Amino acid sequence: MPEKVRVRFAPSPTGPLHIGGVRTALFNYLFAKKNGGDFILRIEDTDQNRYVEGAEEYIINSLNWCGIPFDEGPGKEKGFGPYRQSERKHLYSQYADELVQQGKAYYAFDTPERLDFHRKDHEAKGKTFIYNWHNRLKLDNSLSLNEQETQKRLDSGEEYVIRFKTPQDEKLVLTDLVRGKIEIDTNTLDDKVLFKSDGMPTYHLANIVDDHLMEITHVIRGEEWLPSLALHQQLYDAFGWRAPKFAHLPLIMKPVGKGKLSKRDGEKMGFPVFPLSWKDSVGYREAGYFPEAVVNFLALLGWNPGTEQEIFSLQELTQSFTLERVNKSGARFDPDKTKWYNQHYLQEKSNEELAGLFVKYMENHSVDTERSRSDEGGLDSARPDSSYVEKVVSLIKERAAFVSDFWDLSDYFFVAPETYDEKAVKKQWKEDTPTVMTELLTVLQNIDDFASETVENTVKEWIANKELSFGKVMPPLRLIIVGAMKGPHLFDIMALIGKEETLGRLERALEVLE
RNA sequence: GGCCCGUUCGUCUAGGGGUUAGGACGCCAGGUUUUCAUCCUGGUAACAGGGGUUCGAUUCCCCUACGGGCUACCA
Repeated sequence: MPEKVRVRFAPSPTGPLHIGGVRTALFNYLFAKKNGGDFILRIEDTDQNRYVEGAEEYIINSLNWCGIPFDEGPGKEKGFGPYRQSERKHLYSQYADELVQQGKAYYAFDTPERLDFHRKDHEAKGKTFIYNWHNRLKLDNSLSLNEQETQKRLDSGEEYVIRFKTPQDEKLVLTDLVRGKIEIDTNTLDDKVLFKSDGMPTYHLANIVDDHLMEITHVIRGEEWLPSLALHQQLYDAFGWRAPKFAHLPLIMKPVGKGKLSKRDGEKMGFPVFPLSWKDSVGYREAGYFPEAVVNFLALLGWNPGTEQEIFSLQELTQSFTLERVNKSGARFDPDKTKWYNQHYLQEKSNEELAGLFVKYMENHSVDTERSRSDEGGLDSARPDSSYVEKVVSLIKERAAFVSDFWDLSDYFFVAPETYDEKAVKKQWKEDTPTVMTELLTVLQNIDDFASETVENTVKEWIANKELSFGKVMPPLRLIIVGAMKGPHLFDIMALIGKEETLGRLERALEVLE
């Protein structure tokens, strides 16, 4: 029996999770579920300086909102915890020490200031400072110092880091599940710090120790980690551990311009880059996107099923997903397509659910339904009952991409128009229109059953008998009822707002428009 | 600068030694709706360039260009 697939999403709690991180989590989740494995959340908080309050909670809330919950992680202990690296602090030093004892790593005493000087100095000469085989003996470390001196410094409490002693003259052949073979000359690598002077491991050490201890089988992460693959592979080799398989995901790029997607792009172009709101940045949830839509478009960014299917539920994704079909090149983010996905998923929602969301939206935005002329026997003012809203939604939802579009598409169902679109008035309100509308008013008054079809038949009959044209009647009537030349089937609107309201709007228009 | 990864319509992408290079978003046009939107139909538009290999290359190889990432005691 093959070993159980275990993958992890390992974000740093340095701020809100951005959409690229969500996609990485999603691909991990899909891969795990496709292969009957577990999806683990590990919080990589080894850098205390960058820790941001609330970020971890944000990450968890985001994953839950997207519908991609983790099987193991903070609060879901399954024997591999703790799942925060800060709580695993005591684990790491022994591994760093082990490497030093084996001569695969060494103590380095160079101060940050000194290293910074070297870097600046090299830069000024047009060169790059790399801490590795070619200069490590000239620097301040346990390789250049003799044993007694090293021990003396250690004993005196001098600050030090532990660096990996990168093997020399080796050609590494690495395998990435999406990119294939990658060859690296170890002489171009630098001696990365594994253990910091503050007693915490660096990402590199903590990452591979934890992946090993947590029995991670596949590491699926962003392409920005590809340069670290060589180091990580060498670390596994140095410990004598079997390395997991690696897959590096293409990055998500700006919609326009150069570089990867950033928070600024969203602000500039008016689309969210975070799943949930964070401070003054609006999230996908708050912008009215459905999680299904977000998950769907994210999945198709850098992956495709090889068929022409574009609409996928999470379940369908878990069935179709394979790492082999992940793309190699970065994908530009397309806000238009995201919107299209949302429109699609909105259409699939029931009127009942949408009505509920719409009512909530109106409450939150204190939509101005007070204008309603209820005291004149019109609509029932600010709190229309839910079946009424449901009917409204059924008529207008097909032209909306977001629940937040609903109000602008349906305000005339709740309040009578106060003004009439000027251009439309000019075009549709002819000299004889008042006469025609006055007559229509009488016709409508005599209809008892104000159902859409009844009204329509009656009006049509009247038009035919009077030898009027539709063009003389319908456009001005729409203007009166709606206030503009827009909206669903007019008789549906009239039936829904009711006879009294319809007549009221006619009377008022005849006064105002004359 | 160095190292690594990449490059098919504007965007997301399918395809793959011989194809009218397919789909979706966007955009445009027509139809439906005597409104607007939806919807339907159609259209626009791509293999970065140069060398090879080959009967044949967009597909395989090399180079260049361009794009991207990394280059911290950050992840």
